Amino acid sequence: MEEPKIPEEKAARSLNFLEEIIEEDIRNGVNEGRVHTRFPPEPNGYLHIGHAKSICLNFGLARRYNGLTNLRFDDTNPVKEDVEYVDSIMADVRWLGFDWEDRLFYASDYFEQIYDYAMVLIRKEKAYVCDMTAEEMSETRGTPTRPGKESPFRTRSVEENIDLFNRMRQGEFPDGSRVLRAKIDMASPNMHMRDPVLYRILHAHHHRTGDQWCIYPMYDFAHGQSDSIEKITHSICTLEFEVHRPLYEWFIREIGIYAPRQIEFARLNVTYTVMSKRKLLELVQQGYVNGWDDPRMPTICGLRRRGFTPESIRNFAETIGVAKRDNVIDVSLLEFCIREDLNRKANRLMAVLDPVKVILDNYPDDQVEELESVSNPEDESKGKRKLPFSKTLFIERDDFMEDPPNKFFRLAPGREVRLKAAYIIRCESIVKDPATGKIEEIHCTYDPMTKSGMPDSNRKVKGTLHWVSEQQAVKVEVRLYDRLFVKENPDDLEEGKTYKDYLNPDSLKVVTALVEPEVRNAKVSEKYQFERIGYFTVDADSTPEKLVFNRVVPLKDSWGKGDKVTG
RNA sequence: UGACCCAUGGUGUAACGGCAGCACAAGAGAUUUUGGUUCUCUCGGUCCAGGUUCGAAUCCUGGUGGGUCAACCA
Repeated sequence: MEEPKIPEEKAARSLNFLEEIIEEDIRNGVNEGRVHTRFPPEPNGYLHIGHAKSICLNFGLARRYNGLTNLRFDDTNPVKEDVEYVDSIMADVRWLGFDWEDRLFYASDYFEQIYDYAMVLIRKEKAYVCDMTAEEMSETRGTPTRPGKESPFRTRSVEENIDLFNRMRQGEFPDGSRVLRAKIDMASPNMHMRDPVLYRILHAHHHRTGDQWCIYPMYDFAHGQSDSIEKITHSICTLEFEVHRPLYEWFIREIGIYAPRQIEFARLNVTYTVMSKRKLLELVQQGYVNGWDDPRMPTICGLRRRGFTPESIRNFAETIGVAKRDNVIDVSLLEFCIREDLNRKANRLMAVLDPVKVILDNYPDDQVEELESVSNPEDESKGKRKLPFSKTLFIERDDFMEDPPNKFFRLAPGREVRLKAAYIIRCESIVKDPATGKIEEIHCTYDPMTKSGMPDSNRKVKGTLHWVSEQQAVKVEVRLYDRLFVKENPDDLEEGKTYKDYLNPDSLKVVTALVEPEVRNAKVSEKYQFERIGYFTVDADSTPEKLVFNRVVPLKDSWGKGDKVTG
């Protein structure tokens, strides 16, 4: 995969608000003009397209301003985290084309340091051990409109707090019996400032620190300090952390350490899908999809398996821009980005998804001709491929109509069409199954003088069809994927419904297609355009006996709307 | 019923007090051995009310609408 690069029009393009802030900081000599970002996922799930936006932002900004980007796992909650997720996240970031070089970090690397920070606060009488239960704490926290009540343990002495906190670490107390809290302001209009929990007791095995700890810092007490430790200059995060910023700044100030600048942006939403980790997990666990990398999932691994390229996703991230207002991106923009990329990269193949037999009555019975067609009209360097042609062919069932409307450019009784890279044929008669009325055979005559390349082949005909020769056609499995939900915003619920009520029952259709023999050279993950149908990629489920193709996206179709395939 | 954030075509995103532009989508046409691609064109927008100013999408005030915040989650 090629390296991501700043678009050439970089200089011409106007700046987004993050770039403006960073450029102003550089101008003002903040951090000596240094730019250092980080991508800080929690390893408790798979990355999705929304994370891709954040990844592209963080790595893209650093690249643009000659800075660095760290990959840091915010692994402060051992009960939810796992190395499985660590591995998949690293693979996804790399696949997207980004490199954190030797700067792979974990918040758990800083546990000792963070513990020391807690001690600093205790000594300054800015933190205390609280023995209230979770319920009591919840009751005394107040509401956004009413102040909370101070904990009776708030006035413990520094000595007692140090002793208790140390004993928490030594494992003397059971889970949930005590916490360390910051002493800030129970009446603050910002709920996060109402003596938030800093440490909780959790006798849990951590994927990296093992059983070394039985107390773990809360995300809020680890995230900002981790950024500080790594000397991050610009901490880019999503909008919901805006209200946490005063708390992070309070910690940094009270502890007295380097202060990164946090900037929040609006998270990505895409039509016809859901983005929350909880819902994605539910779809996987309850079997609505076949795993995290199901090609219908908005996960990075799902998109990869679906056949999206890193370039197309990066370009998507660039195109959607970034701002602070809530947004829902039309999935058609994502589709545009992958078509644009695959149009110039994917070799063409003729594949018939819903075949109907065509017999050329005037073609020699046993003759097989070898024709040629360009592999990719957008890229001559891809050369040509061989195509066998014979008396009995298959075309797409809906490329024929017995009684067509005016604007139908394809085959119909008495009408002529071109067979791509072959001959012009005319429909003479049809044979139907007497019982069902289904068309079984379309009898045509071909014009030998119209072979591709011959002068007569330039004759004007309305339509050009794709086709395969019966004898040489290769059967493959084709998985036709469509949007996972039928509703633009599955979270916009009607009375008594859940987002799962809007699942698209036709999001996957499996058909057997007939493909030209060239398909035998197809390798897993390669992308092809099935001419006149769409872009497809070879799925890892393929075996030497049977290739499996996933439809990435259909071609734009200004004739039929939506799916051409009804099989 | 508090604090904070946000508001530009259908969807995104620009315009930094001086002609509201770009992309996707939608529609029309040209080209085409893919009803693809490419090219041309069209449709369509500053939430409302005041104020400041020669001039406001932009600054101020007040509304309205949307979002976020009350895990020992992140």
